[in-house]
Amino acid sequence: MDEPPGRLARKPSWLITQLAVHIRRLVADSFTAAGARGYHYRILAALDEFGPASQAELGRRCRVDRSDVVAAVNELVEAGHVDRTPDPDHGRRNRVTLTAGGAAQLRRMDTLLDQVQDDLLEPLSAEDRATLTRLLGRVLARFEP
Amino acid sequence: MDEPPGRLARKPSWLITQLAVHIRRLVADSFTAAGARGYHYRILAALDEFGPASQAELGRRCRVDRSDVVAAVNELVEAGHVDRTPDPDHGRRNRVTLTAGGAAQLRRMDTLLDQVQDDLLEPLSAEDRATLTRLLGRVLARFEP
DNA sequence: TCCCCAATGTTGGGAACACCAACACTACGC
DNA sequence: GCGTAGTGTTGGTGTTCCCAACATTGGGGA
Repeated sequence: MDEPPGRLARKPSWLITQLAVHIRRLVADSFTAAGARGYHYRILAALDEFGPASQAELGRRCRVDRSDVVAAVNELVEAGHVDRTPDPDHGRRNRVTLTAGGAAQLRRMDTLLDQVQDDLLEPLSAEDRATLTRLLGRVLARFEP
Repeated sequence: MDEPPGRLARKPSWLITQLAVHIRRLVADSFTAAGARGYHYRILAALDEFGPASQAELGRRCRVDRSDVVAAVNELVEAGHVDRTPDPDHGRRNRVTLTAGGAAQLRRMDTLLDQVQDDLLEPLSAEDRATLTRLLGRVLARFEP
């Protein structure tokens, strides 16, 4: 593989965005085998952890735009992983609920995703992995007050 | 800001891809003010560091698909930052050369990008920045043998 | 020498993610 | 009661990354 320009390879922004490209490919390959994509996992995970929620809340929690939540929930309903019902206490709001099939799909995707983490961090020791995770968390926190 | 699911927030893959989103926004905001985008910087940097090159070589060095190099070089030629001439030694190949204006644009973008790095890593000490960069480099190297 | 294969530039298309504007409607606080 | 904020939805955009096909050229092996 040809080497990239040094002024690029040294910048943290390059390292992170390039790494993100490879990660997205790994994750996408795993998920498409399960007939899903990233947005689905985020939404299923939020429903599992916080219980039924409106689409707007899902969007805020998962960092997904309201309009993209619509499409993702459509697909999840289609697959039987989620139910969408009008919120009885609120005329406009929807109530999205995890189904048993959705919980099973979430477990499947979780396994796949854990394999990706191991694959990804393979060159690092357990201590270095923890350090990396901690530092990334501190940098990311700067963007989410 | 609502908190994302914990199973997500703990995964390095999530930290990196989310961080990449914020970084891309920072970089895009800086670059669009200069009338450019990411691909342009990569190509200008490669030309500055390695000298004139074919489009295929630029693509390999900058991790950009051949077909996307075509469009980016078109735009750079349009802006006067780059010259594209047929390679005299090779019928099919092109020879892309950095112009004086392109070198100036590269310096501008370098300044902007350095500001982004500082902005990005602001919460970390100099030592932590070096550690993060080193660990990221080791993980990324796994994907580029 | 001749032929096949690799490389090159180009066109055209697609997927995923992130984002924005507008609309109709509802809930809530002042 | 009324305006404002919140909600779901439609439709569209931009960036990055990736793929397939094509015509053409260069180079290497039979």
